[in-house]
Amino acid sequence: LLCGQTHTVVTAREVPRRTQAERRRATRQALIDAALVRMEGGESFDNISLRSVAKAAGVVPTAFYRHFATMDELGLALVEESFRTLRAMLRQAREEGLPPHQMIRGSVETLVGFVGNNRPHFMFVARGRASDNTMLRRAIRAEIRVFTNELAMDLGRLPVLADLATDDLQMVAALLVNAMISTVDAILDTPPDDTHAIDEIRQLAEKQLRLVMLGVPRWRPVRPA
Amino acid sequence: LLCGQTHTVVTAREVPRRTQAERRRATRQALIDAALVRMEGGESFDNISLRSVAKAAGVVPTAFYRHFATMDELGLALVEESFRTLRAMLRQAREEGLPPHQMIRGSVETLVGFVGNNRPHFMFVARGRASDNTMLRRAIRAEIRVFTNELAMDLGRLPVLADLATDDLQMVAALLVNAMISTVDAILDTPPDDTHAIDEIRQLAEKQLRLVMLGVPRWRPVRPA
DNA sequence: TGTACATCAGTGAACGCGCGTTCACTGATGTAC
DNA sequence: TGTACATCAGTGAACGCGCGTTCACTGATGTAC
Repeated sequence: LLCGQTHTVVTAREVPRRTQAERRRATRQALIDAALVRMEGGESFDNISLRSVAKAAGVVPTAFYRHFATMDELGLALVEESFRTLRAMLRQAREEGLPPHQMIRGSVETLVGFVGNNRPHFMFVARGRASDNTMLRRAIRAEIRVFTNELAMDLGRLPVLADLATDDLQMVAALLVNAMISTVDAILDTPPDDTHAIDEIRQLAEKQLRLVMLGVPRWRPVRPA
Repeated sequence: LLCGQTHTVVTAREVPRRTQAERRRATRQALIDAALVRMEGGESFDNISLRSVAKAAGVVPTAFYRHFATMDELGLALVEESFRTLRAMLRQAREEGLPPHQMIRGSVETLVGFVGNNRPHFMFVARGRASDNTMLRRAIRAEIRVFTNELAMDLGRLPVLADLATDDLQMVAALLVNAMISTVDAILDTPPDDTHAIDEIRQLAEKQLRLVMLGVPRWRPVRPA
């Protein structure tokens, strides 16, 4: 706060030094980001090595262990970050509050937009879903289940679905999530600039969601609650 | 055919020697089977090595090259064999020719049965679908598309779906295939002897298929043909 | 404020391992005469 | 049928490579006085 001093020490301090905690956080994030960049190219988490992640993050392989005990732990960090994005997507779709006849179009639009803007996150989840790393696969599927439950709760607020039993809501949500997942797969397999192909994927998704919703008013549970 | 001879040479011939072609075919199949066994444990094709496959097949690593130029070629052989099983499944469901109200239950039953009896094939396809080996992933997705088209043709023969346009039939088939895929994923993630869990999966699948079919009679294409 | 010590994020050399691929080979099966 | 040569499925040694993990280390940041 006392300005105008000439000590070089003070001048150096004007460019604030990073604290250890800041450096630590920055490196950790660099490792996470490095892994995500590798996802973007279409690789799966299984096939990226600790050494390659460290290299891309600009640290020596052994530095990795200061942040994660194993690659599995890094994987969990990626799961957390990716599903933060997916939850944001759900929130945006919810907050748009479109009327029913525009809701499907709007939701698909939101989905396509999020995939385009967060390719690495979606790539990680799409590939990791069928990973042969049991821990990672379980973690991702558990998060998808949570995501499906949140969607089921949102659906329950819609008039057309208001009188469905809880597990029927979950069943419908799961069906919609399946359609979304295959839509995401299709988008990720398409070059982002092929707007024509993306548009066809969008239309197919809209049709599928519409068809499912058409069945809902006629749905009667096998065992009435 | 002249029996009773004492020459050791003839005795040896009584146990018929394998021709080169027979040995060749046997080794090739041993390599394919070895890879499939590795699938059964839940590993993905990406993560099995040429050396481990050769070892499990009982040949030296270099012998592999007498049959496949790369692991990719072995992968294509697995795709072919796996989808032969899937096509057999579709054929069985078709030939059962159940009346509409039992058809869904019967199809799900057939699916669950096939997955139980052909775990390695389904494991290979389920994991390979999201493989980061582009060639393998493309091959599997192309086969799934063919499978979907076949299903669409079968659906077109059902009265309730008879007047749908071709691409609407494909859309419905894709929706059903999505539900089947997620059903297969769930089964493969469940120990085969957990009959209670399998039963819940079966029931969920039936509900989802029923809901989709409920929507069909109300379906009107956006642009009438 | 200055000094002396502690902490700890990141370094760099080294290890043993399984990998894909090469190469010259062996010996049983196949074929021409 | 018997012989002499060709074919070719499978062998075994060797290679260079990237991997995960260990270890003792360096030097900047943090802290107690």
